[in-house]
Amino acid sequence: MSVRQSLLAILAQGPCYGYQLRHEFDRRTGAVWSLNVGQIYNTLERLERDGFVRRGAPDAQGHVYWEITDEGADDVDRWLLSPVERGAARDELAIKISVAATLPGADAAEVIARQRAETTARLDDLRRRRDERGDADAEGLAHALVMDSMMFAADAELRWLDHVGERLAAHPQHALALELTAERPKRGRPRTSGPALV
Amino acid sequence: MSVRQSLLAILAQGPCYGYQLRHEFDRRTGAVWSLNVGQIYNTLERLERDGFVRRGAPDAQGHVYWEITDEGADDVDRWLLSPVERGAARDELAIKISVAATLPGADAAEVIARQRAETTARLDDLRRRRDERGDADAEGLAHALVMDSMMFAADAELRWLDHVGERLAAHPQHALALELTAERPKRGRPRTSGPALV
DNA sequence: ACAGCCATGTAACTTGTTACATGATTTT
DNA sequence: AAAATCATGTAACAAGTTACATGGCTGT
Repeated sequence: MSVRQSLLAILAQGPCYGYQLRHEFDRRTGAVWSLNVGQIYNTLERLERDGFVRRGAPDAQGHVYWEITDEGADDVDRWLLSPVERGAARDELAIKISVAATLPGADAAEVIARQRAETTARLDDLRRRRDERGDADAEGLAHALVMDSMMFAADAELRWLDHVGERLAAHPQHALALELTAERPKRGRPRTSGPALV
Repeated sequence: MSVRQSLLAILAQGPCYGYQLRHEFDRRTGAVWSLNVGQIYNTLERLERDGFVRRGAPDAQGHVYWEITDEGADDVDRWLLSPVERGAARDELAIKISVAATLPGADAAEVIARQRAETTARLDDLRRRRDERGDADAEGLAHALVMDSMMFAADAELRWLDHVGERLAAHPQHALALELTAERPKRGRPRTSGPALV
């Protein structure tokens, strides 16, 4: 929902045309995530379908301006005043490590080591990019905020990986391993007991 | 991709039927994210379409067993040995705060304060749930790992929110604010210069 | 003339998510 | 007998993502 909601929030500032929205989104998020232009137009059409925006009159250059509706403005207000629900979405890394740790056939320590190397390199890269860009103007400040966000997250990730690594190392070989058929439910539904096609 | 890849990784341990896969996924991820059963069957059909799994013979109870293909097993190996790409996906919170901070009409400090309250409460909740469940058995340990992951992330989030709050407070009123039309491209494409319908 | 950007759109696709239908078996 | 759980599926949809088509305008 972040793209959809961000575009709507920008439109709450005043009418924009599609290409301009991409520019505004980039400036405000430090141009960290490149946004395919096509997605702008898709999203605008979906917002229109939901009654949150409407097409305005084109200007002298023929730009298709979009303006927010009252319903859309209400949605922006609600968005800004309600916290983002973390933990509702699945965490790909937590799932992966957790699954790998409980899979008897997988080398969890190796998975952790590789992730750790990647994240360490990533942290350096983030720091470099933040320092390169600077934070003199508003756009640079936005970029720095996003870089910081990722650096805090990467740092936490490293500490968690170490934490997991220690816990796994502390346990006897494969104490976490979960066999597939450990406790399979006994109830079934008999349909065919013989081969499918004889 | 986390559900898809996790199910495939579980199937790499041996054939499973749909309902069983849900159980296995839950055990291995601490049952933190409830997985709608329907999604299992959808995902299996898509994995079959992609040649990563195939339907095996049903057992005496009529359970539809699924088994991994060589291609699927290769995919699991690749998944486990390649790090999760963090930062490729957009961070909803980073975007929201960054957009709110650059929107002249929004009260970024209020947005941050509300998020902070939510995350603090969430951190307490996570700690409580982790301690309640314990980590005696393998399943409990998996649960604890996931809870820890979320706690590390929530902690980092709090520190980032404070960091952003300080930066915003340090700057003069609305120094971050980005006006919509600051520098709009001059190039257009003339199509209609008059009103659309006269 | 031509490359490259500005600008709008369309079509097809991915993963994830939910609601619903159906029926068997087990528990109470 | 009723409620709960086991089990398989289907249909529809959301948000995101990409590739492509089509032009106009700008700078070299």
